[in-house]
Amino acid sequence: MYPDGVRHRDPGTPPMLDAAFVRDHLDAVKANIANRGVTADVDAVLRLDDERKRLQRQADETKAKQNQITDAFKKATPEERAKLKEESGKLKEQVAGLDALLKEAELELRKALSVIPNMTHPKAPVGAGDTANVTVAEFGTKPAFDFKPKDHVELCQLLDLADFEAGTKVAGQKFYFLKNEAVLLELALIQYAMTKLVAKGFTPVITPDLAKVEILEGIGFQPRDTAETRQVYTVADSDLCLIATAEITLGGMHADQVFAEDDLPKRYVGLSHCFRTEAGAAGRDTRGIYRVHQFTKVEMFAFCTPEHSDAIHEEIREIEQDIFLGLGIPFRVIDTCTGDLGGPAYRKYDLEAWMPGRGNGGDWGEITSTSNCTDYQARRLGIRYRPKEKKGGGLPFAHTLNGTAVACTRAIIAILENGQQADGSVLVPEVLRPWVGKDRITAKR
RNA sequence: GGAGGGGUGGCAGAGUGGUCGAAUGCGUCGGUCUCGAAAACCGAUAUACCAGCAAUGGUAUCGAGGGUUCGAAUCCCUCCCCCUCCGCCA
Repeated sequence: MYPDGVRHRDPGTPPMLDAAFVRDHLDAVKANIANRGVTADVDAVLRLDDERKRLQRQADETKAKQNQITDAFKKATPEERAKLKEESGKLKEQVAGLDALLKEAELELRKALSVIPNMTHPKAPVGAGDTANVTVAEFGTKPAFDFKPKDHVELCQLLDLADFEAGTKVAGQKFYFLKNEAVLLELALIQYAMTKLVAKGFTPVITPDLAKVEILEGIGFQPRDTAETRQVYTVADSDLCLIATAEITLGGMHADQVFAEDDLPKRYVGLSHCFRTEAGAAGRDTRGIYRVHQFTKVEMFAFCTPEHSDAIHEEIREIEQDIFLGLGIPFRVIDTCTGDLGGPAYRKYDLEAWMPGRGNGGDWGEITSTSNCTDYQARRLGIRYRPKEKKGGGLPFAHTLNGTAVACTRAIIAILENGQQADGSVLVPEVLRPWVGKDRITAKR
């Protein structure tokens, strides 16, 4: 327990190194913070780190004295022993005081460090907000309709694919029941993605849908934010949260572990439900299943050595492209700019599908996202590896990457809106037909 | 949920108050031997933080936290986790 009454991960380990990095790259860290448009007090980090070191030195020296007394005790005469006991008692009090101060200093430092974002890939576009995002590629052709395309909400109603009213009745706004072919589509998408990824050597897992606060924090979420800004649901009377993505559980899976270098890279594909409060998104995308509190997602995650993370990031992006090319959905690839990167991400690509029913006459909508988080998450979760060739002290941190294989709701929107026909039916993507069991979704009578 | 057993280094496993950061075995790395390999033999092999250019030194860690003690892997308390058996259950 810490002075704030909250349990944190072992303070003796990982994030402390961050301070050394900040110290050594002061200008770069400050520039990065500016590029990302966040506020973080770098100087406070240095100040708190100095304070922590000072206290640690003091505490260590006092403990060393105590140990000397213990050593002297054996050969001491009874009179000397009485004296040593007294002296040790005094030192004990000092140590207790210093340790308390040290813990507090570590906590303060941790807080200051926690708001410093990851460094940024040199090729990531620089810009505020999402204004400087760069479209790096576009795939497929937008469908040319000779009729006015419907949006997915209308299609769901006409084809009886979802029940939003029942969702609201049972669980509230932004919950939904999938029905009929939408259910089969979701299951088919899972199968399709899983099959593809297993073939590529990813280890399939089904993860818990809940995770501990400390794991969320390690991944870079802020479950302790106020209810107004918190992105995840917390479970009352517990230290658990509903996960917002399997990235959380997949990353946490190897927390506090040391990989052998030969075991890396490790690639996982995880299936989970995802729960999001959508705090701060009030009023946006209120229709249909675009922005909902619960959805199903197949997520990729990789642990690797630092020299491989750039390549694996590209690999994951290509898999995402491959998945949506296979579904026949037109999409574009965005290289996310500094102002739009999350704290943990070093670089991030988003895939945006063309959604003919979105906005006025169609618009792009995010369907996947892949981030290279370098060692940001690994530091917080204590994920290291043992290098084949020992080079000096310390075990290096692994790099972590994540990427959406399929977020079912968004994929379903893209499938329905792009596959719709003049007669109101929807063509099922060929790759999904074996699981859906039909070529076309038509209205029920 | 009930009863019992247990959590020690990469793994296995000893250790019940100081001589223990910790025997031994396996694994790994280096060496000897060999044309090469295996075997055998010799040696090395936890992590983090602090000080130092470094050599090195200091501190902490035997599931977590607290306590007793000059001194705790070892004794006491609380919590967590794992295993076995029983009960319950999709």
